[in-house]
Amino acid sequence: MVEPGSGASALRDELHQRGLRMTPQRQLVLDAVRDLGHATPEQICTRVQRSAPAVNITTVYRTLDLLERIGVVRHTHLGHGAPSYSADDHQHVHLVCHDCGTVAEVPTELMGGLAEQLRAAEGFQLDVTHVALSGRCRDCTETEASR
Amino acid sequence: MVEPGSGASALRDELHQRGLRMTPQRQLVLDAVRDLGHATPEQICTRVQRSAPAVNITTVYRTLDLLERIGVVRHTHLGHGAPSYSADDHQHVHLVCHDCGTVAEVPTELMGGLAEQLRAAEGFQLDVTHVALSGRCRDCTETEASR
DNA sequence: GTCGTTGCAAAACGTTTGCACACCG
DNA sequence: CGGTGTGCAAACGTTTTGCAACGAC
Repeated sequence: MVEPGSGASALRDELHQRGLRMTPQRQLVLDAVRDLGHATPEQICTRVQRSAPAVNITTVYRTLDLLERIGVVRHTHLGHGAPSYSADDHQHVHLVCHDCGTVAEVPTELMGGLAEQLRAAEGFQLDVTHVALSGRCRDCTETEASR
Repeated sequence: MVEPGSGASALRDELHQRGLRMTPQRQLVLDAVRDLGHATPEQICTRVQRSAPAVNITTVYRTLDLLERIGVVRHTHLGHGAPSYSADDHQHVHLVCHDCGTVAEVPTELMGGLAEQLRAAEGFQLDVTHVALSGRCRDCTETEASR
């Protein structure tokens, strides 16, 4: 478990620089995101409510938005359903199996070649972490093949 | 505009082979998907209702599901909001700009190298069309740079 | 004290479900 | 005529909004 409140003054400074305020809720949401690795707003809310039951899910949504704008968290779309939030430094590419739903994580370096191609061919700056790649995982491929 | 009802008997055969029935709604939804290139269920419904106002959005959802199961349409998640449906033969990779929202289409061949790497390294069979890649388009990159 | 932030309730959005009726084969 | 497919209404899960009260600075 990540040390609760670690970087509290860093967050405070980051907020104050932009005329925003430090609140317990903001610290709790950030702690929850770091703790959970990657999680949906709903899961983050549940976690926050373990220590502060009154915190509303609306606040979680608004806080995640804000934390994303100031660059301390990011979110990834894993396909269907709710997006998954994680700390900004927790970067990798997600592989979602559309048969069993498993989510694997691979190093962002794997996308380097593609990113370079897209930049050269289309002038498009790829954000490698925002996408979840979809396909069929090894297990499901083998199961399918043996049928 | 795609010729309305083109491949009507092909669809009929495909359905009958599986014990399913041909209906005007199914033809209209397929025509709409082909016409629109790629569109959300909502947009497809509006298009269908131009010629058949009584068709319900529920039917559009159910029909898109069915057409996808029999392999004549596919859907792509462009990030936020509703998925985008297109004809199965209309395949390419989507690039979504997270600044201006523009969706560009690039040939699937660009993903060949990545698909190969993922197969070799992870045993993961990439479905190149199901994902939309996210990033910043050329226009937004240039605008950003000149600020 | 100011004004950014929160909680609550309600609305918005995209999608699914239950059910009676319609219509394809 | 049997059973699949449809329309309608209502429920659902997720996210956003309006607004009065709260609390950081």
